[in-house]
Amino acid sequence: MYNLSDLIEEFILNSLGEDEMLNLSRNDLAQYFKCAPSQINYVLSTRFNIDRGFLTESQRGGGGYIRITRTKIDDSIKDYINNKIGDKISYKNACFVLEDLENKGIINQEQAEILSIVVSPKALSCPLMIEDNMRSNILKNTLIKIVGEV
Amino acid sequence: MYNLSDLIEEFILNSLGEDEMLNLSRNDLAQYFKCAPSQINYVLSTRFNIDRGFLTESQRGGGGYIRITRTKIDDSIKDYINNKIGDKISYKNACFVLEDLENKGIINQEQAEILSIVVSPKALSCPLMIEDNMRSNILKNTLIKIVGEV
DNA sequence: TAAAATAAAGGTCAAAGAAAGTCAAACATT
DNA sequence: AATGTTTGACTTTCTTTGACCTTTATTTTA
Repeated sequence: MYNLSDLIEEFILNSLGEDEMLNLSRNDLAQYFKCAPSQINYVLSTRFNIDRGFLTESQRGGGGYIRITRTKIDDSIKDYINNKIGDKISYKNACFVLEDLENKGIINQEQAEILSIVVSPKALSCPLMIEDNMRSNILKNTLIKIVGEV
Repeated sequence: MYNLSDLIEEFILNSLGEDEMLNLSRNDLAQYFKCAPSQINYVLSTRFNIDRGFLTESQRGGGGYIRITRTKIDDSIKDYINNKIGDKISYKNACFVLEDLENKGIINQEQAEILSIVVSPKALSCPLMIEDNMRSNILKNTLIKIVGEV
């Protein structure tokens, strides 16, 4: 007993095959499955999200599309990153984390370097109240994305 | 899954090649692509604008033309960056600026890629009110540090 | 030959069209 | 009851088209 979302998921996975990337039209797909276009968005957000190792981009207007890309996200690394960086993190600790990830070969030297500049108080230049929080968000999101890009 | 504007953009980029400058006729181009002449203006303003590192000039009347020129960095890189990124910048324009800087060899591909992730709405995840402002600060500060000019 | 008319560009702007996104309510399953 | 799915009305973004405008060059005319 499959529901529609599962069927659509399967269809997309099949279309993707072994490929890295797939372009599709939301309207066409919705028409094919005789469902509301927004159902496609539901499938994308529940099945093709970053947690499941996918990335989606899109373009509106004439010639619009939805693009699904596979990312290679290793759960253990992701957990590691999330655990090391809490909801807030100081500049110093951020640098330690970056150094650690570099030593472990998870990111390269250049990546560590740029990110340490990005999360410096000077670059962030935001109210102290939210600085550690901003830093954490930027670092986590960026790291997870660049680690997943193979 | 095509869009005319992208095709025209590609055609122009091809015609430009590695050159600094290209002259073309709006009417001829429109005829070639079987579209309204104003479509060419649309392509120019969305794809060959300052953010993307181009300048367009034109002349009306008999023998009129449209001239597309790659912008050059005449003063300092720092000024160039500061001028291109105002107090606020949208994610899209930020990506264009990064692409331009990469094309001009000021930053490398990896730097462009990481920074485009850093300034994405997801990574910044801050109130919409201040998002464009945050983005501008982070981008300018980081870029200026990276290019290392005094 | 200078002014006037005409032709040959390119510019502007707004409306129509073509996607995709959002969000909440209704419905279904567990 | 809580969670997951489906639907549809409304929104936003991007592209395409066309009618009308302005500028410049060339030709014609007084």
